[in-house]
Amino acid sequence: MTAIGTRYNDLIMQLTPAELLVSDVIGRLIEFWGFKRNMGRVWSVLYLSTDPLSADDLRDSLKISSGAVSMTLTELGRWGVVRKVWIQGERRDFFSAETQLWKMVSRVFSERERTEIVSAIDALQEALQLLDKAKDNERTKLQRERVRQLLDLARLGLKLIDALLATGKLDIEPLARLRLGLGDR
Amino acid sequence: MTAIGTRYNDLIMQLTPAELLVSDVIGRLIEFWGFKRNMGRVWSVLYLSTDPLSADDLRDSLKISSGAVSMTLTELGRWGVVRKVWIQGERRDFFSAETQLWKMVSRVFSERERTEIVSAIDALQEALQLLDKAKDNERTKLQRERVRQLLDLARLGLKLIDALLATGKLDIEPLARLRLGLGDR
DNA sequence: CGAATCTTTCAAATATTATTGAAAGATTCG
DNA sequence: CGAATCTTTCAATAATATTTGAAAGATTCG
Repeated sequence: MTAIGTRYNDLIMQLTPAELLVSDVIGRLIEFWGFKRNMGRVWSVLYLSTDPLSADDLRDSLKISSGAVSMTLTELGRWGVVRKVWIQGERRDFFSAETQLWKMVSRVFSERERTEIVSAIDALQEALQLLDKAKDNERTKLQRERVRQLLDLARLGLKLIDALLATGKLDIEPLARLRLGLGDR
Repeated sequence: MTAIGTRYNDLIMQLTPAELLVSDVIGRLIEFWGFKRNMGRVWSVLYLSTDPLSADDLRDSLKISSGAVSMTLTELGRWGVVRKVWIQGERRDFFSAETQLWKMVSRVFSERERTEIVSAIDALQEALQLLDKAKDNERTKLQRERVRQLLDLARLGLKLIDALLATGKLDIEPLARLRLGLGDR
């Protein structure tokens, strides 16, 4: 006999159709977002579980190797989206998912996307300096203008990210508070 | 003798340090954004060129195969960020880059990111329906709530994208008009 | 302590994605 | 038309990324 959608000792865990669907969707979305699909799938299963799960539960339910489970959990832990949970009387480790979605998303934005764009801005500024030193012909002039446009876009992206992140700095339910608008000028 | 940073007939084109730097940065950024690095590099070289360039120019300056150039240009064409240019008296095709950055970025947002999130929303709604039909125990209740949270986030993402896209619908320089704020409620 | 159980690591195997270059297909020119 | 030139396609190759599973390393229990 098998346990469907929940864990019982010594029984092989199976996912319900809903769990299967969600872990699949989130896996795909997370892959689209530049992470590994399994990260999304493992997190999803934990996120939908009433109780913390063991590495074996995850291996069985997602049908991936124990090595993959271990590596995926480590990576998820580094992003702070999965934590190890102590269960008394249990020898093995159990894991549960972070459930504050905004916390998770904003961390990626601040640690990954933001970093990426800042480094692009730096490099574009460097390029602009090269162009300032270059012979002052038509081509150089055009290139200065074009690189400036790129810089403007990159800086706008940075602003956007920072505005997004700022919404979460203060209050409890940042998702509800976000507002996007058009300036007058 | 070689032409540096510009094209002359029958001369092998070389990139200037600034061009090299920019095509590298943009290549990386575009790869981070889920496209192929060469797409970013090819577009960059065109974007910084005073005149349209031929496939050979791109092959030589970026040191990639002619096949890669052709495929990359086709793909860039599909995204509307590079266009074929007719040059009189020239037998081969020439290409130039779209320079309206917002136009390019918003197209990707509307055709790729938006689609992706809409399909995720659909699937999550489907999952919610499965859960509505499921036995009404604690686990099911928890999962309904969790999936609802995911849906809220996905819908917020969609709103954000749409707000972003709306800034560009009307006016000329959407980049300057974008404004992000916090709601009172 | 030593056996049992669990976790992590990592080299090898797979799978996926990107790139090349030559052949086939177009187009232009004389 | 037919040669010359240019472009595209695509099978083969190379480069990356992911996954496995067994061995090594920890930890817990009696």
